[in-house]
Amino acid sequence: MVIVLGEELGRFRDASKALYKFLASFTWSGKVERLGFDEVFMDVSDIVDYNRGLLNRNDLLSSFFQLDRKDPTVGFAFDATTIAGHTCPKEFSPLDLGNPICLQLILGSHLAQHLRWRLDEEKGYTCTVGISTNKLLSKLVGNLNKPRGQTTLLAAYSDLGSYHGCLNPKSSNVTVFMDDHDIGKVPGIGFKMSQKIRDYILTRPPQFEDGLIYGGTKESVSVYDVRNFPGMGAELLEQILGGPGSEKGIGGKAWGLINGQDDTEVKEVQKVPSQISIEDSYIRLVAMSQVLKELRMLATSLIKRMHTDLLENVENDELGTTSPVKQKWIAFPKTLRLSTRPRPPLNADGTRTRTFNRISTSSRVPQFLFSLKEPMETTVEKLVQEVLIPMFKRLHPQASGWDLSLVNIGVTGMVETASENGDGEGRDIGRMFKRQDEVLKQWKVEDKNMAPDEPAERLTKQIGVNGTEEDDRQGTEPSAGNDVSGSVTNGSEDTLPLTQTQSMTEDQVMWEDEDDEQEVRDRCQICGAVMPAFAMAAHERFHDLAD
DNA sequence: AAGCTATAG
DNA sequence: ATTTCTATAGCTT
Repeated sequence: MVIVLGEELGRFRDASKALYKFLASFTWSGKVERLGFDEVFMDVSDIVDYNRGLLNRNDLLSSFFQLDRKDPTVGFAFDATTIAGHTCPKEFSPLDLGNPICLQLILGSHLAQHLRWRLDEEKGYTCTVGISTNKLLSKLVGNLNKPRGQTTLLAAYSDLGSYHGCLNPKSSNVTVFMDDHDIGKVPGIGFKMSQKIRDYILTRPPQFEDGLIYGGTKESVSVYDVRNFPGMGAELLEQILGGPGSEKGIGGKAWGLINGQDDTEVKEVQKVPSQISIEDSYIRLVAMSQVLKELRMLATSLIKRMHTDLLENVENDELGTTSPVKQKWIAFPKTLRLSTRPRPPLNADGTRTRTFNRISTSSRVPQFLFSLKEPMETTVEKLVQEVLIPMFKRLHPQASGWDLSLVNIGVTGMVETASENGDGEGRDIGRMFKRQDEVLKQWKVEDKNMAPDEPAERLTKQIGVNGTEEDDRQGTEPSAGNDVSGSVTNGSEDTLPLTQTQSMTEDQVMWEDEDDEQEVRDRCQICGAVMPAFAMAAHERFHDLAD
């Protein structure tokens, strides 16, 4: 068995983006929201409603779904009297084709089927889809019929409970659907909230007469249990979940989720991420020399990621000249963040309390990070020496005494450059440009006119009232063009060496040693295999077991 | 703006 | 089943 530490997410990320773009190309509204690498929400209300208007009531069986508002020939034929794919519930009374929402769901199911087919045909990927009237329900119903299936949640509308023979809205199909789920499975109710809700429900006296038997006999709490708990509602949930630090109106929000209600919008396509961060975890990280090395690696990865995610080819084909591909930044992050997760000291009894708490500090992103002509190692070294090390010392004033289980660096506060940021109709573009001019002033220095190196400074310093710390730098460096061909590679994880598992000897735990240490390798006495020293213990256990 | 928590894949 | 590496949103200071 080959055990690989670390992973190469570059190709996964690329595939994710390609499929996302493909799906986004089908929407009219641009409302396509990515959730992680392999999920996406699509708001297709406009397409569905347009096609609902196109339906011929007298000939629903041979309907045509138009994918292009302008071109009536682009689309597919379908039967508008049936739902495509699976339904939830499986069995149901005849569909009410006179009901607008019912028709929306029918149309949505056929669009989903078409998209799945196209995705498979053109991109070679299969997927599972959930179709419903909001993000919450579509995500939950999308968990059914995996893999390669699609499920439409029927009667996902509150005022039509009677349609399915349920006069009591408290037992509409949506409620029945929600009731089955564990409280913690509801999207938006995570570990902390479900814990609080469970604690509350389970510590109350058991209600035998309602079939709610708690207090040792039952440990899982379903949506049904919560929803039917005496006095349960937005107010009680506010009491259970509210308090300092928690989201305001959390009670109402949670109550909505429990009842299958979710009015949050599907976000519009995002051209640039709001944050890029790189982190690595460590078994033992106690020496400044190691930190230096890790910061260099993380910084290298971060800059590469900034190049792949924030750089765009600019085609200068005015005269048809095939000049080398130039690149420009489509967004500038304002803030650089360094955060760590210190390993807590041992308890009195020798055990270790595990915490995942992080501490962080941030500062302004230095100009030279956007340089496209300097070799990357130069930029990395400058970043580490002039910015990250000072930040690290701020975060860990103790020269030693820390052991970090994680280090993270990232850039946030993206300011998109003008022209191409997918601005919709509803925005005041003139105002936007003015505002961007304002915000971008600090970066007006161009690459050929790069600001001299500056020491790392706290952001707060630069917004002082007296204005004396205001940046007003003059560029000094000569121009050398912006060509970076070759300097941009994709993926960031592909360069991460496996230094984190090395343990340090006493004299390695020095401060500014420039040790170019080789990985310590050992040869197995039994089979002769060569491996890093840290792997030997596990390897010996392998022989023990094999004998 | 900065630091942190919660949630998610 | 658990841990790692990202990402986003929202609160407090």
